[in-house]
Formats: sequence, C-alpha cells, structure tokens
Amino acid sequence: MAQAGTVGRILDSAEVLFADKGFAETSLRAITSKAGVNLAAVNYHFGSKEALIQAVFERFLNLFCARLDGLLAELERKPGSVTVERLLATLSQSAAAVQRGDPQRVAIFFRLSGLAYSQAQGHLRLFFREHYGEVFRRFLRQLAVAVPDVPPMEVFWRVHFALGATIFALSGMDSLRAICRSDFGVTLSAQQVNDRLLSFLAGGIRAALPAS
Amino acid sequence: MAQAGTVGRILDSAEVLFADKGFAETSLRAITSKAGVNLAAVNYHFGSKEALIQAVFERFLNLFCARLDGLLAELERKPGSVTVERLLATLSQSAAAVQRGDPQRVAIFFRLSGLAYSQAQGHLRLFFREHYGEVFRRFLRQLAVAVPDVPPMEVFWRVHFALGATIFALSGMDSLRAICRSDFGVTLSAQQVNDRLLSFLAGGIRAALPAS
DNA sequence: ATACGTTTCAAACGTTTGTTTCGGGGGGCT
DNA sequence: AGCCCCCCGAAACAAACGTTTGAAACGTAT
Repeated sequence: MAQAGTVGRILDSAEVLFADKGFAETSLRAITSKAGVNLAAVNYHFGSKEALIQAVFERFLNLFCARLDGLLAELERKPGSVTVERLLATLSQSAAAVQRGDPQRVAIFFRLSGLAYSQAQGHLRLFFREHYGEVFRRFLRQLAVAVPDVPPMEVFWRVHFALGATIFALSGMDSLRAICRSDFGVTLSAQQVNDRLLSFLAGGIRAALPAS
Repeated sequence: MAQAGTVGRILDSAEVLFADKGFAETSLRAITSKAGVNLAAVNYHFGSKEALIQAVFERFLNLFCARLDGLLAELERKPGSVTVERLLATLSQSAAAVQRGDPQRVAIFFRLSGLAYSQAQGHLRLFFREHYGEVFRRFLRQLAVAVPDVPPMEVFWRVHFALGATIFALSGMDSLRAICRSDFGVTLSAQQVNDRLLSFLAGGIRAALPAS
C-alpha cells in the first residue's frame, strides 16, 4: 500500500479514513499525512476534495462493475438456469473483486456505499446512475427473468430494498457480530453472515405480492 | 412550527436541515437563522452541537418507542394471533406516531436514522441499545414466537437486515419514486411503497434457512 | 420599586478547513 | 548546455466553523 505513487497512496489513505469517519469529518490534512505526501498534492492531482471522493468511488465501482458485467455476460449465454440465488451470488463475487489483496477492502467498499447512499441528495446518486446504470439495468433484467411471477416494477423495488439491507448490514457488520456474540454466545464469520443475508434477500425477492 | 419556544424552534429547524444535508454539513448558523433565534441559543440551551443532534433524535425516538411499547403490550395480551405481518404493521404504526401533524416528519425520521446509522460506526447503535434496548428485545421476543421455525439468532440477524432495508428504502423514498416514475411510468404513493416493503420484509424473515 | 435568576443578543474568539501561491528540483528533449 | 514539463514542498490565504463572552432585556417574587 505504500509502494504506489502519490496518487495511489492518497486514494489508499482516503478510502480508509472516509470509511472510518465519513467524508466531511475527514480532513485533507489527515489524508495526506497518513499517505505521507504533501497537503497540496490532493488539489494538484485531483483538483478538489469532492473530486477526490469521486475518484475513490470510481476505483471501487470500476472493479465491481467490470466483474459484475463479465459474470452477467456469462449467465446470459446459458439462459434458463438463472436463479435468484445465483444472481445474488454473482453480486457477492463482484463485491469480492474490489478487495485487491486486502480482504478488508470489501467492508470499506460497503461502508463507503452506505455513506454515499444516505448522502444521496447530491452528486453521487446521479454520478452512479450515469456511469453504471447500464450494468444495473442488465442485472435487473436478468432478475426479472429469474422470478417470472414478480412484475418488473416489483422487482425494481425489491432490489432496492435488498440493496438497503445489504449495505446497512455489511457496513455495520462488525458491531452486529459483536452484539450477536454477547447476546447468543456465537461468533459468526463474515461468510456465515453473508449466507444468512443472501437467504433473507432471496426470500424477500420471492415473497408473495402485496394485496393491493 | 414557529409558535413554540426557542428550544422547540431550534429542534424543528435542526431536524429538517440535518435530514436535508447531513450533520456535519449543517452549520449552527444555518439552524439558528432558519429558526429565527440567536446563534448562541444552541449552546445555551443544549450545550453543544452534538448534544443538539442527540436531542433531535431523542424527540423522535421517544415518540416512536412509546407508541411501539404500547402496541406490543396490546399484542401480548392476545397471544397466539401474532403474525409477522402484524408485527411489521406495528412498526409502521409506531413510525407514523412521530409525524405530529406534519406527515413529512416520517420521512425526516427515516432520513435521520439512515444518516446516523451510516455515519456513526456503531456508536448510535450502542446509544439506541442502551436507551431503547428493552423495547427492541420485546419486539424480538414476539417475532421469535411468530416464526417458530426460525431460531432466535436467525431472527436477530433478519431483523437487522430488515432494519437496513427499511431505513435505506424509506430515507431515499422520494428519489426512488422518481426513478420508478421515469422507468415504469407509475407513481406510487408512500402507502403503496410501504406495502411493498412489508411484503419484502415478511418474505425475508420467513425465508428458508441457509444450508450451512 | 428593587433585586434576582433566566433568557436573548451582538460581537468576538481561537481553530480548523479547503485551497492557492510560489519556489525549487528532476528527467527528457532539442 | 538550455529549455520545458511535471511533480513536490513549505507557507500562507481567506472563509467558515463551534464556542465563549459580557452586557442588555425579560418576567417575577420580594
């Protein structure tokens, strides 16, 4: 992590600090001193703090979406066998693609997503839709095929519900596991939490439609 | 909203601005000028900005938990008929208790919850557990009864997954409804979104257990 | 009317923030 | 060599922030 150039070191430090404290609560001085670079380097290489935040996201999302796009393309070549579980597992695999050696980066990725999702008032939501909306719609399309009993619009809503459950659960997984240990005396691995989450999501996506 | 005393006006303005821009991005000057009070009033009445944030939450959570506690007590008096759907509806009703005349306050409540959950890494979770853990465990106990096939620890995890889905879906409901309108040409009411969410959650909570 | 505790007000405080400036190298090119 | 372009570094910048201050205004009980 310390070998890369100035730009890489800034990104590495920024993503950790952002995930830890939030965007506004992390100063450029904290980032640059952790990265061991000059304060002015951020504005020189990225232009502004906002642009740095966006760059951090881009590095994650490019990895995630590239992997997801490839896996979806594979699945499209063998239709008929796409199930909800397999599609959800595809998302898991894609998320794992962001770790780049450090397994903790998956957690960082989800925490950043949670931050962005709740701050969505501003530029990040538009940015996401503009740059990665295509992959997202591709996923939505395949999922609609996997659950033919659920109308596309219902699938849309359920995917967003699932997104919320995922981001929320995984961004706070550490504290949840601690509570689970103290309340039930059981320590779950990240993989076990992931399995439970996927079961929950699959059940929700396949649930009976509301009365209305 | 402008009739109440200084303390009330500060709280009213603060919750709107916080929900709109986040905690760090909202200055005390913005709050006090919107409330029409002096800047120093916040530190005089609340002590600090952080204490103000906490006070905003307490006002919401007291309403929510009081209502939830009452409804759960009612349900406990007629056991045997408690279903997942009824328990989830109980939560909906409790959330509606925070609106205090203004229906928009429910959305504010959820947006604040989303912000707090993603911003404070577990700290708010601890605060919540300390102050309102009793009500929460009461709910958990009843839910475990309603789904006897799901072990209590699994219920614990699923409730937190459900919490995430709820907070994130409802805190961004406005933009989601806009996307739904543009993608499907359908405008859903808040009630319709709520019904869909509850179906999803019930399906997730009752889902088949993971293989493990 | 006087005295008292509470609340409000304008002003200033000290810090921290993101950003900018300017000077100095280092390596490749003509 | 000289020139150019890219990168780094220390310092300074103005603005915004949360917080504090001390005095004025208030209602109320003596």
